[in-house]
Amino acid sequence: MAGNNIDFTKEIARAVKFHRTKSGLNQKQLADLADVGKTAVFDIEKGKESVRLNTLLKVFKALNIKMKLESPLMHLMENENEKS
Amino acid sequence: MAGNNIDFTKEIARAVKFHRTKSGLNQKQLADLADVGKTAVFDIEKGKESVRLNTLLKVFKALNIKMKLESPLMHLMENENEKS
DNA sequence: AGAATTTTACTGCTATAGCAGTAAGATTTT
DNA sequence: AAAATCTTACTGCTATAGCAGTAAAATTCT
Repeated sequence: MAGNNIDFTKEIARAVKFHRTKSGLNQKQLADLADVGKTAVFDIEKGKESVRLNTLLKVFKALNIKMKLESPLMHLMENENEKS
Repeated sequence: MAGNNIDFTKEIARAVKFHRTKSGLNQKQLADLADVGKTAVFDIEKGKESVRLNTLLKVFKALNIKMKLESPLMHLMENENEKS
């Protein structure tokens, strides 16, 4: 089921709209700033799940939003100084 | 410039590969588990920037990786009980 | 070493993301 | 209320993501 993913894209949608309006931008202005089309901004704010990552990241960058990865074993990843 | 985005997709690539191998899965097994094609897993682990968000999230879900949004004003977003 | 497995890389194909226009609604401003 | 601005929604179009299949490297196992 895609439930979780839908939730996350809805969270993205809310965050983008919130940050955009707080920045005093309309959708077209954000689109130009992020170097994407207005349709992309509109779709993201609609919670479209199939948006491409690079498109989303361009919008995030324009709004100073960062993405972070989290998992139980994530912290183990930094130490890759292993050998046999 | 896409530098930051490339960095982030590389981070994603590393995280996916790390979690997949820690889970004892090969690319095809993860693909089946996540209900995506093997090409998608391969591309993600190559750091492809233009992967679609829903595809990425399916893989993340299979690996128990979560994404989080961060920004200076993010915390203001919860309180939306405003009026004129 | 060879055999088995896994990853990388390519193919042709279908579905769709993203684009610029355009226009209709909705909202805000004067 | 009318005018201006902004958002939503649609169009036709091009580029490409993702698919299964195949095969060649690379890796791992015996």
